[in-house]
Amino acid sequence: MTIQEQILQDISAAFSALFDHQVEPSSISLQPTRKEFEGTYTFVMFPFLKVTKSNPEQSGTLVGQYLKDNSAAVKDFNVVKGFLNLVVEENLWVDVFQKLYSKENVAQLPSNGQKVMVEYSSPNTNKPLHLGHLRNNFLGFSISEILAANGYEVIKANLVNDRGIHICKSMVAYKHLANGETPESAGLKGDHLAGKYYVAFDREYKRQVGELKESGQSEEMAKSMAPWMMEAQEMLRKWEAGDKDTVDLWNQMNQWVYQGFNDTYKRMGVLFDKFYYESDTYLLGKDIVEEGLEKNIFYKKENGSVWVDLSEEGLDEKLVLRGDGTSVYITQDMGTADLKYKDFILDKSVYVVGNEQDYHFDVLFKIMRKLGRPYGDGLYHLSYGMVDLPTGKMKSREGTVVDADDLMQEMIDTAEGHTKELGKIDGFSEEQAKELYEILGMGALKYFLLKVDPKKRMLFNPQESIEFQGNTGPFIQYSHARISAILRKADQIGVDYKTADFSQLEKIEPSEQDLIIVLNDFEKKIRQAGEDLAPSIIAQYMFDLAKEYNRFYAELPIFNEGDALVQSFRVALSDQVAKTLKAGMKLLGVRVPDRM
RNA sequence: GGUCCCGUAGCUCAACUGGAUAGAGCAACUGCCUUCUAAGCAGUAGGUUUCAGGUUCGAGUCCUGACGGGAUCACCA
Repeated sequence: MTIQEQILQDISAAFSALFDHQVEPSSISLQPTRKEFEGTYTFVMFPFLKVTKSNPEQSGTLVGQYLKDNSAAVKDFNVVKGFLNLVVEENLWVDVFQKLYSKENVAQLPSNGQKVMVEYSSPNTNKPLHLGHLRNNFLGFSISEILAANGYEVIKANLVNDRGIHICKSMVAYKHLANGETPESAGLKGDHLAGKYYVAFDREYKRQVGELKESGQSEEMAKSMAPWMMEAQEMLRKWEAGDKDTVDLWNQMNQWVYQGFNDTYKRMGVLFDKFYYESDTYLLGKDIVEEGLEKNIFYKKENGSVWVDLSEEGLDEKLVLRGDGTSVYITQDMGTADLKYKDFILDKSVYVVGNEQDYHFDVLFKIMRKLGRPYGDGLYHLSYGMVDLPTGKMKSREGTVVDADDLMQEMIDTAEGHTKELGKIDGFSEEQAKELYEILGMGALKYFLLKVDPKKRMLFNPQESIEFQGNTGPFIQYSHARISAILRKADQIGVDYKTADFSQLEKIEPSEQDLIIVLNDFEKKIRQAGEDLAPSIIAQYMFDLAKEYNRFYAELPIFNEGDALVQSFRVALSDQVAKTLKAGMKLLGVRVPDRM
């Protein structure tokens, strides 16, 4: 039982003893006491004034006195207005610490026997990844780690959009302009090569549309009869018909793109357990349309198109199959949902997709529930906000995108610059130094993108956004490196901290107690991050912990401390903070260095 | 136009899901390296939480309306 649970139980007992009133311990809660008041936990009396039949101060005093007399956890109390502040017995914090410190793995909750799929990344294969994809990938990877820490078995999936008109556009431009260019001959990553031709297509297409409009065509006509657009449409038809030349070129270009993506994913540090390809799944879902018709959940219009009426659920009517019998986006999404379930028998399924598709997923999930899918209630859309630039929204065609590869390299270069400026690479080999820059640069970038509530849109200012001081990845990494230095020294001079018994400690300092309280919150934060699908909760916690540790570090001596038990306690406390920082940052996909 | 998100210090973000005098970082200013890493610590300054009502012991948080920003509403993906 935790201290909080203990106190809640005692409060419940207080209510029955003092007021003859039953309060379920699980129905009440404590909140941390604000810094300006004395105490650790605060119990709010206001909701219970009807029961206590007296004013807030008197009620609080009665309950406080009862707890002081009868609760093993409560040492003292004070009442400010209706707030009952409780001071916890100091030595209990040492027990709490001992328990935490003895844990094998600080960030792993027991298995809950459930399986969850996290689908993220899901790129188009016609252009390289950009800043928006970075947020997606970091979120997807991090939430996978967090769910695994919460006891789920996690399958990380990537649904690659490898077919469709946009890929054909790159292919058309390539055919016309490339002269057999390859990534090697062009000196470009494969995904950047494909992107180059996608941009080239757009430029030529716009020129053609302009020309047609000048010759008197309407905008709409010009757009659909531009030669390259017609060619792209034709190429899509050929691809679907399995035309060999088309499929060969498609394969060739996709292979190049995948090689490029692999490099990018590697540097990002993200992984996948399962790849789905739309070229395999785009025809799925038609059987579900049939099923929906049979169950009278869908209906057919005169022209043969199939619809679902979601007006009872507060949405509109929605098309699920075209009049000519071909699929729309949601048709294959229905099919893929079934496929995922069939492949893994999932309890939950998380889709990491930007919030511009909120409506789409609302519709998809409601349909699957209407169809009575067993996994229907386990579907979640982790809907994240766009990343804006100071100039506004990123637009690939206007060249205002921040390229993922460029940005990552820039971060690493900046990390190198900072590190050298601070003269912190004495004793590092060339290899180690490079590794460090990678850890720091990527840490700064990931932390920056993950510390913000995923639901909210966020601003990225290339000039100013990525700092190395304050609430940043490197700040937390630095705290870890400092502790590592302490542990190295402790081991070297033979401080016994791993197995020492701290129950004989006379007293602990306020900053030690505060640190234990924060350490003790880790499990709660892991739970909350898992429930809310929000890595930002972990990021925020990492900052709080590092901040608290740095205060402790500045206030209290370790190796100059005369009392051997106090000294080893402080080393152990540092050790536990390091473990927690390392484990927490791992949940964000960020590595921490031992020296920096 | 309908629907859905968002609006907190100059800037970027928090606020334990309705609790006390709204907190951090950056930028500005003041201290602290002869002690374990100053990418740090301590402090000063910065707010009518867009505005107007309402609900209640209590509202940044819930409700209504206005203003401002964004997304979405294709037989596109």
